[in-house]
Amino acid sequence: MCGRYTLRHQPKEIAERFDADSSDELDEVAEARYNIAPTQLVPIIRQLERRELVNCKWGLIPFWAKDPAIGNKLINAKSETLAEKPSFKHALAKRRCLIPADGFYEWQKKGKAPSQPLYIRRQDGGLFAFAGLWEEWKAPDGKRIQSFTIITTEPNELIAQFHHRMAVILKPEEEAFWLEMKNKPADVLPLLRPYDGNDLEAFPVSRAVNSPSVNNPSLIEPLSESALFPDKEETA
DNA sequence: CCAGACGTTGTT
DNA sequence: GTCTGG
DNA sequence: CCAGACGTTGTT
DNA sequence: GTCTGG
Repeated sequence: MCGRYTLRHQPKEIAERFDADSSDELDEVAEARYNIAPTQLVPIIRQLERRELVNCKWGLIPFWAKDPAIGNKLINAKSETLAEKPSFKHALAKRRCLIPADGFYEWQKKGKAPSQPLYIRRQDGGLFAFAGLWEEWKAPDGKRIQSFTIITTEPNELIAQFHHRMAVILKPEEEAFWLEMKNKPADVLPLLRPYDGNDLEAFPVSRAVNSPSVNNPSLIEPLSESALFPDKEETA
């Protein structure tokens, strides 16, 4: 699944890549993120009148929730069932979004031993988008919280080597269709499938990433003597 | 009808 | 063991 | 996802 | 808000 990811690109680069409007406020905060964890504010792409980059809290709080803490549990939405779940149904129809990322982490269980974190990214290090849903929750005092969740599916060949779920990565040519709310849930659900591109790579990294408070470039350095997991055989 | 839940992952 | 917080 | 707390009373 | 369970 996806419980941590990275976003090293600048907001302006992200807005340009996804053809979205940004804001001065967002552009000012431009520190690279090597360890994005649930509950944190991160920029996402949504499309109302305009396509825009906005900060949003990771962990979807349904608009009807009494206690916003429910968002801590809704960091992922299972693609196979989200169309029937009360927590996601409304968002699937009205509030689909893209979550820009340039890599993510998975933890490989090793029996009793501590799990080994791995970093997965495009071989070119470029931006991509997870498929997601967002919501707006209104607190009793009127304060509004915008939050999101990342959709998961079965793993592709690469991820299956060490995990049995993965986040949905959309192909660039699918992004506009996902964001267009005129498209019905039944029409967009087929996009929620394992990533079938062959441009990802995965490798073990330091367990320093385990602690959500750590954020530095060393988190995505391959462990020395560690093996790479290419998606396909080397292409020369 | 009303009351109460509303989720995923992983592990056993 | 289970829940909350980042 | 992992890390860290998990409680009450009373006092500062 | 909407679904499930009693």
